[in-house]
Amino acid sequence: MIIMKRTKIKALLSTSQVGSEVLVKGWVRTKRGNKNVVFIALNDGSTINNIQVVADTVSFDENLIKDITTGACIAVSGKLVESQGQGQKVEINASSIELYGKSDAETYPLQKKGHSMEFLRENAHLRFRTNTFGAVFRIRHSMAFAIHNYFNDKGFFYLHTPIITGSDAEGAGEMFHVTTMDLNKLVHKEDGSLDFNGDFFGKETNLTVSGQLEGELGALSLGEIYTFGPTFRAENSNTPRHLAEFWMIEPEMSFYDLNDNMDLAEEFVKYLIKYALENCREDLEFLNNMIDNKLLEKLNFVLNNEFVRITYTEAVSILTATGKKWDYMVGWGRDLQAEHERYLVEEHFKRPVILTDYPREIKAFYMKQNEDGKTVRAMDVLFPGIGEIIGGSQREENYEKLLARITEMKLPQKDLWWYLDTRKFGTAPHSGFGLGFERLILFVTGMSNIRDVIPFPRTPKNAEF
RNA sequence: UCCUUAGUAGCUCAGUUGGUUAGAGCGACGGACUGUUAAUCCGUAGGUCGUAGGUUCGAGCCCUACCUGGGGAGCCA
Repeated sequence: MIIMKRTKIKALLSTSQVGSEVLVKGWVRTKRGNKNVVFIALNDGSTINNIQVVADTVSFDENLIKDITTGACIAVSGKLVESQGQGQKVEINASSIELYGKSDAETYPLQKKGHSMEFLRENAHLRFRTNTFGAVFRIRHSMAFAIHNYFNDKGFFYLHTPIITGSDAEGAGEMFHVTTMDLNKLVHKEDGSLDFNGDFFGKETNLTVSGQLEGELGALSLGEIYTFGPTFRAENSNTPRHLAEFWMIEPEMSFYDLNDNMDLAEEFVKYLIKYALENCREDLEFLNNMIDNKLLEKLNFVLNNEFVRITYTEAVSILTATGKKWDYMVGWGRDLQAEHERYLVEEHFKRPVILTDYPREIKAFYMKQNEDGKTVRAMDVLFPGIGEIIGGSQREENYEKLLARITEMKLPQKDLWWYLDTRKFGTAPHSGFGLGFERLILFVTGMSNIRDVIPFPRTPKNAEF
């Protein structure tokens, strides 16, 4: 047997090696043919495209051919030749086929024809083998890579903030407890509350809902940092835009004001979209054909148009002026609802919108207070179809103002001593934002349910796999 | 968590005002076909109708509760 090096299908299809002997390995997508010749569509995950393997039945054992079913894994060596048929330029004339793993056709869940997203979600361990999910997860990888590239090129440092946190002050949502205590033998204090003294950390701990506060600590000495890691929210949210475990990117920058922050957010998102268009072309074209035929148009549109920037107050005026009847009232001081945001983005401006300067009452304690005493320097980036993709703000750098806000909102000041210290010792104006990674992937892939852009989604009542 | 909608073959669905033995397409399996492209053609097998109760002479269909999925809302990224 000839020892040959394996070639990935992506490389095989993109370079002209016609006439040479090659070895490919992959999983069978389809097999068809007659008693003289069989055609095998083989995919190895390196690209959305398959290589066609042609095998003369006389040259191969009948049982081997029989075992080459959808889902089976094989290694094929043979000559790469120009295809005699339509549909592909090149194909492999197989000289030998080794069967690595059979795939019983009667019990293998995936078939050649299309499946519903719901069915594939229940088979998340196998859905990578479909064209759609192969494309989605290759793009997801490319976006993660591009994020590191972007920040690295700009001199930002990748900061690893803790996943287990002893702070629950951020208030971004319900948290998952982390404990090693025996849940059947919990110890209570005299006042009835749980006694964490015997727990692993000797105090109550949770999974993080955001790395922002720790990120600020890094920014206020390293200058510009970003986090990129998993975050957890124990909210009972059942929507196509929420996960209990999701990935978030949170840049935090010293000496950035809100405008710098908006500039960065816009440039960042556009960089990622451009990267996808330039590096994931075939996968995007597939998704454009099969999932959302406006996808490429949408991506190019966002890339080539400036985001609209208006204040919350201006947005309320626009919404009021429409005279429309809303399910939820519009009024200064009320938070904007999905229907309002959607109207602004999808009907009024027809492009991404950045809303700024929200009323302080509806925003977090750490946002910088404006001189009007009513608003804070917050920004939300709203995208068509998915709503809020980025939320950020200039942070309050003034110790007294920050402390006053913490007291006012009845937050546990003693748990935030380390955060407050940064405002006591060499405080600096700074800003940052959070980008939901899966929401970005939703937009870039055109997929409609967030459970289909993360390999193993965690949602209420679902932690399979 | 609320509203809404659905759960019938491996998959996607049909199933009439409650009435004999629950159907189709695809897939699988068997066969035919000298180059296919989600191949085509002929044939075969495959179902405790989401779960538990109830109404009825009789329930896939009506009632109650629960479970699970989809869509919308809230919370947010």
